[in-house]
Amino acid sequence: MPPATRRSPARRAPVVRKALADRREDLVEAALRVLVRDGVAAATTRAVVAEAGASLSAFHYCFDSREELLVLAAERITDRTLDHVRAGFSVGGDLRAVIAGSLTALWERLEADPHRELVGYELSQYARTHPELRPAVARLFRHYLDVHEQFLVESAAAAGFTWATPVPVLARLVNSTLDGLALTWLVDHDGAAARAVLDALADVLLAAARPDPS
Amino acid sequence: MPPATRRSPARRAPVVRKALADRREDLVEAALRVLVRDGVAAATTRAVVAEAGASLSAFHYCFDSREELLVLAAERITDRTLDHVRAGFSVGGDLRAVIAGSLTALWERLEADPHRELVGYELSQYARTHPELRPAVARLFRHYLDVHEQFLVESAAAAGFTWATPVPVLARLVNSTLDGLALTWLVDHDGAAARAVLDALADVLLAAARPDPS
DNA sequence: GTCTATACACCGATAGAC
DNA sequence: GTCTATCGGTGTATAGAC
Repeated sequence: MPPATRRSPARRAPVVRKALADRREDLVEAALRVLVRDGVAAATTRAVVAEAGASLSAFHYCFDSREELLVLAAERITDRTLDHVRAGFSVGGDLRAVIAGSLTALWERLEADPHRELVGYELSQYARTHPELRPAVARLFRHYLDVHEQFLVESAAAAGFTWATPVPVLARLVNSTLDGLALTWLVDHDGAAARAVLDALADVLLAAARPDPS
Repeated sequence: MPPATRRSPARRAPVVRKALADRREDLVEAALRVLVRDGVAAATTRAVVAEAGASLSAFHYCFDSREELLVLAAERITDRTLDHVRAGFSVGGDLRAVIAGSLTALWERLEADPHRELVGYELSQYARTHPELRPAVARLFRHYLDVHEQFLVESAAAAGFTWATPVPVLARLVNSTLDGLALTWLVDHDGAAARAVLDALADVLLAAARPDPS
């Protein structure tokens, strides 16, 4: 072996030193990818650091525990939900077209990437045995209801209608039906059946709308 | 130490030798209790045998793997669902009363013991990463839809009505809404909001019914 | 046929060198 | 700030005594 004038450090995988905030960001994003791809149970600290290209000790340098990371991931899902849902709002045409178009857009997003939406359900069940996650999950679910309420109010106003049934009730009906359809679709993958239900739901909503007296 | 004429066997916990079929039955029932009480992730082989008062090796003598036990548990849940749901069917009164009464009965059962129903959802998500469970979960979900279809057909016939919307669509709407409401209720425990949605759902169903021409 | 004991993998988290 | 190495615990599954 040739004598090295300077000790050869036996080059390993190039490890980048990062500021704590950057590292945290990397890990949260990696966690989201693992959560969506493999589920909550598979989102172990080891799996997340592997996804992020970091070391196990880097993880515990950034976070106190795996739960802390999951909370941050849940909050990020909440933050992004608004954009996802609002992007599906259609605005033109009559009320029936607006409602049906928005429900269809939401559903298509869900069918295209079901696991992204299902992570929320999985986290809600995980929270049953991990109370630290409950506030974050509660915010996530509340947020969905808020967004649906907002959609109902805006679409009715734009079309010159008023809701005869309380908007919170309608919002929860829409939210529940979408959740339930998604859950069942994940098992039977019967997209046609789901769309038929959504079409019926659009009729239901339309029946609850009254033209403005103006 | 007094010399024992007959070797003292140093009494341990009394261990009962059981026939294989009995042992399997014990373990399945124990698994169901653990699943409902603590969730799928907590239903480890160790937890199940502790619940059943059996040994770890007894478990692997009865079953090839934990997955095999979970499949049997899922099938037992399916078998029992029929009775649970049918017990909630109300039969007297007009169609509105029958529908609202049945939905309320289903919901009260769910609120009284939410985890029993939620195990099904948990298993469906567990099946995402454990394909062996998919057939059993598919049967479970199909069974729920069948029972709701049956309820719709029977209640309409008893009241002298016909459904203007295809029964499979209505059944999936009812099933999805109940699933979604349960999921959300588990997070926010807002029973009043859930009941308001169920009331609206009863109106929806009633609007889809037409009196028989006879 | 049922037990005790154990193998082996992976988990979250930490210690201490650099 | 990142590393290697390891701890203590728990998971599924098996080997071998009785």
